[in-house]
Amino acid sequence: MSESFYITTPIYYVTAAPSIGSAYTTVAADMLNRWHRQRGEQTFFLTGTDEHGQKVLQAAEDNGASPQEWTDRLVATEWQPVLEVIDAQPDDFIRTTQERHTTRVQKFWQGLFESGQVYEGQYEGPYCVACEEFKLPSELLEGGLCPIHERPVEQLSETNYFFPLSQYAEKLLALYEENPTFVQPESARNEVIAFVKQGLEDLSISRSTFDWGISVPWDERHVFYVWIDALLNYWTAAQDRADGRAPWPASVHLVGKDILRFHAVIWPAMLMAAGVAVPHQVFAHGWLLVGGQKMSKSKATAIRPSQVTDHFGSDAYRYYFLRAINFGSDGSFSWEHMSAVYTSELANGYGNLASRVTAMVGKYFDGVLPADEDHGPAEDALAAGMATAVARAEAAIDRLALHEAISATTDFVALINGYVTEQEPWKVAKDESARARLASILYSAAESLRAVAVLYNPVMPKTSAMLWESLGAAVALGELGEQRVQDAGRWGQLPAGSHLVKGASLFPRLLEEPDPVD
RNA sequence: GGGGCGGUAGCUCAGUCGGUCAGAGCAGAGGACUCAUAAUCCUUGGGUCGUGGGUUCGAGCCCCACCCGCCCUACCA
Repeated sequence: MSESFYITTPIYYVTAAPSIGSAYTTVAADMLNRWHRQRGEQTFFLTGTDEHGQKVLQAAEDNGASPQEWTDRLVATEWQPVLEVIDAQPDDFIRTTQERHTTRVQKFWQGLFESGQVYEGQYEGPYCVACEEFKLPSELLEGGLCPIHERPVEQLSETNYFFPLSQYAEKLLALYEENPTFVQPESARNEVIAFVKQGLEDLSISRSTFDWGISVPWDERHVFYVWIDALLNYWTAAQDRADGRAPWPASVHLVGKDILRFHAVIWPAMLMAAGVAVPHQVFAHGWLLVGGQKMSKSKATAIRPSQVTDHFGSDAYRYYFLRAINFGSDGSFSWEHMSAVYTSELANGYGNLASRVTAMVGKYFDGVLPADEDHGPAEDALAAGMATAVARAEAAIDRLALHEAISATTDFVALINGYVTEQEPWKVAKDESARARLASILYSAAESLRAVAVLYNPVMPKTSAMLWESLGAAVALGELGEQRVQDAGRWGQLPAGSHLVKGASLFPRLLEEPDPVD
């Protein structure tokens, strides 16, 4: 039986180019997806762009383009290319302007409309005549002035269609109660529960003051409110599987904590209304802080992923963000910290270990991996460490503790380095009578690296492939991607006789470079 | 105002059920070694665990108040 795993990122709002903040979510989803895939599960990883709504319309106008031209351009030149920059491989990329989406959104809501779960009502809110748009109560200046024109706003109402969200409070609370991991981490769950307990208001799902959106099928004067359209992407894309087996419900929706409420409250309520299964989990990760400030697309603090990958490479990029930051909490990014982690853990720790082991197999055994002829207590300890690393990582992945899953392997790398240093193979090599001992030491180090390559593959696919190649592992074991991660801790898989080659450095030491981010 | 989450060594952070919990990594200092990317390994950590009270035989860990930071407070995404 093959488990199935369906993971999503939010669909990104295309008002600007991607920053390391949005790429953070994508990289996390990609790692999880690769991990589950390497467990042999049937996986589906979806990302995409959210292209409707007033802000996009505004951004397009500001840039002298039609909204469709604007989103086409931004998606083609920024949002899709960034996937390659960070080495993410989604199975599908949905755009909310695609017909496959718009028609399904219409169908979904038409169904709710016909079953009496949409009603016509009055939306009332502060409206600025000069702006010709409704304002958010929270954005008004003191005294109820429009923040742009600094003049009083009017209370205006328009006829909209509503979704009776207020009727779902009890059902949602029951959902959170029965399924404690529906919203994670705990802090996010607490916040959502507290919010819903206050009671919910019905949700206006249509707009008639602008037309950049999906038209409401039973009343063409309206377009759907952008969230109502956007959330459905997870469901509409799932209907597209070629084999006709929709991967539903989603296993995990990864979201930033700012959009938690939409995913943990409105989204499941919509699905309940339609009689569609709700997702298994909504997981809210934290912010990337730069200089103690939340990074924002619109501010100068926005760092583009390519600025980082140009220097460190995509593997180090993925490693840094997923290992150095506790997934679920806010985390600080700084160029200095990233440099420190790169040098210490990747270049000096991992990369150097691969170099010294493959170099010694080359030097003492002409590159042919010897057999584990004299296996002793030190090797038993190493093998135990390997099994522990796998068990720790597997357990961490199930809790979405990505940082911990990676740390398990990083700790194992340190253990291997310690093993090699303590066994002193370079000294053992000088004693012709200790040949069997030397063989076991180098075999054990190489075999350990085999597991490291497998465990790091979901995080750092490029260098893991380099290591796999360097270990000559493909000949006997097959492709790296086919190695089952849950089986990686079984000792003795890399066969004696494998041809090891000391390849290029996995993580070359980098020259000091001024911080381009300043 | 209401709600959520944080405030632990120079830096980034762990601390599950209250009792070796005062920790890890990095940085710094000393030493060992030379296979390796001047890498590795070992040794080295007196910081009022935001402040003030309280509960307890005993509290970063529970309770109260206060200070500081971030987020949410609904139709921006």
